[in-house]
Amino acid sequence: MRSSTPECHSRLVKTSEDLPLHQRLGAEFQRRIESGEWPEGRPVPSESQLCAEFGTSRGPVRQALAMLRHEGSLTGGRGKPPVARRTAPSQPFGTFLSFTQWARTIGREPGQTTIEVARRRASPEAAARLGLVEGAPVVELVRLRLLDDVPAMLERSTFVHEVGRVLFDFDPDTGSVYEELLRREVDLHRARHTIDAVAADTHDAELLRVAVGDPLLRVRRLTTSGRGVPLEDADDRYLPAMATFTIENTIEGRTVIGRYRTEED
Amino acid sequence: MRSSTPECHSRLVKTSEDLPLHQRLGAEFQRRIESGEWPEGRPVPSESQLCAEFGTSRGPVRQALAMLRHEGSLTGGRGKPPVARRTAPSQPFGTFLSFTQWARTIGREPGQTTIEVARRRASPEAAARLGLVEGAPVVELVRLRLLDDVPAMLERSTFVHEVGRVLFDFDPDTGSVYEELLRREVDLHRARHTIDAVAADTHDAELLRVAVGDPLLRVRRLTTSGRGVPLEDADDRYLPAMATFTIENTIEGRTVIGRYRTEED
DNA sequence: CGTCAAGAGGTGTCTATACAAGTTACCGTT
DNA sequence: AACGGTAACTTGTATAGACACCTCTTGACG
Repeated sequence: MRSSTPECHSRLVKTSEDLPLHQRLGAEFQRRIESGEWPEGRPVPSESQLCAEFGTSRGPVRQALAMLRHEGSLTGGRGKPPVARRTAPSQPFGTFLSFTQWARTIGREPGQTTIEVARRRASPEAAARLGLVEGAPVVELVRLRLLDDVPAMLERSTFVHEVGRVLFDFDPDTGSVYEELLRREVDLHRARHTIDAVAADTHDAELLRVAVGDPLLRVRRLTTSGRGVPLEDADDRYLPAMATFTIENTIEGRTVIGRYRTEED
Repeated sequence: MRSSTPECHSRLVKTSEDLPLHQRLGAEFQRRIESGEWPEGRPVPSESQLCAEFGTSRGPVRQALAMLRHEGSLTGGRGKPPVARRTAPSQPFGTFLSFTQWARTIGREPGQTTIEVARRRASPEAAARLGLVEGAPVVELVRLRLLDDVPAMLERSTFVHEVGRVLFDFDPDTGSVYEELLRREVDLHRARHTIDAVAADTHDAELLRVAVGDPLLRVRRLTTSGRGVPLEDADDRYLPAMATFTIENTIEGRTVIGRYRTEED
């Protein structure tokens, strides 16, 4: 037992009480912006006023403001007081990785029809991308993904065997493979999405109900663990009429990404 | 002239003129990581060592390290010294906006053939996106963009008149419109890229030398000023064999975007 | 009435110090 | 030899003060 920290973090209430000061300040400032207490487009209180209000020095206040500025919620500076700006948040990792979570965030009902789930030997291409020797066992999953019962995307995933084997205890028709993997504490940590366009082959065309040769938006995804070990290699083919990807970019370097339902315009 | 800091950082360190100290430090640290002077995976010098080396206090050093940490080039903390990690840098705003700059960063020679540059009245769609009244004057620019003299992308840009008029003093065959606009101090500040796939129409097919109906990777771009005023609405159609977009995403929220030459694999 | 200058107040930057909390290495004990 | 505790070092956090530079307002002057 330590002698110097007898009861500091022994209470139940350490939910937010125990966080560092600048984090508490940052959360409070963010709340004020989102709640409209600090109206959008209007200057927020000056640093010295905030210091006085919370009884701290400038350091934590500036650190909290810097965090919000980096997220794009605050602009301005150098003489003029910072200005609040409510922004479209970048879609979080889960929303971007999971078709199911994505569909729900845009207010659609996700669905899926499993075409195939099989344990087989890695093809040379998949083996190369997953960092396996050719012929190593992998699990392949092919599903047709639906938005409000309409075909939207054809998903071909190849999992390394250690990850994919949990799919045999799981019915991929019932929900999100991604959420199931997280429940099993699979360390999905980073994903690299490569976007291009391909023509539908006969298989794509039949399942997505388009003509052979029609353009599809393809997203190839390599998902890796925290230590960089590849876990999944996927090839998702979207109907362009159903989904688009957006990248928003400013000269200051802030980047916001999103996947959206295609708008009819 | 300061009396307390006579020659501490007057020597070689001020490589880039008059920037604030923490920015110079950050640039120097980044250089050391990229050059391998601080090997990947190995702990970097401690804060106190860096303070001693550059003759500064901990503040600027910590600010510089925080910047690199936010970009993902450094990990670690609290007790254990930070560790360098070489990462694919997020492509800066200019590289992402300018075909010319992008081509150079991937080591290709950019080229262009101007198909049309014309002042005309805004179509209803373009007017809506640019926030203009229908029929307002705009400048349309259509160019075929080349990589190493091979057609790669067909670019259709619509500029608001105030921005587009400078194009009449400028030969769009000679170089980057984007750089020219920056020279004229046009406030290009934010860009929103929407990515999908389309089939080549007869015009696309002829210029890009593909068959009608072949899949193209389309990027629609709305570029706005710092105050949110739309300046340019563009429709770029890439040959999928020539360019792809990537989005890299981690559970911690770090996002890296890039545009790359399609690899043959 | 317009214009320019001074001043007040704001943020950006830097220094110096102090303590808390985590990590590592070493050394003595068992 | 294995174990455990301590000491040294590291980063995280917070305070206080100082000055530079920018912005906006105000007021004096032409």
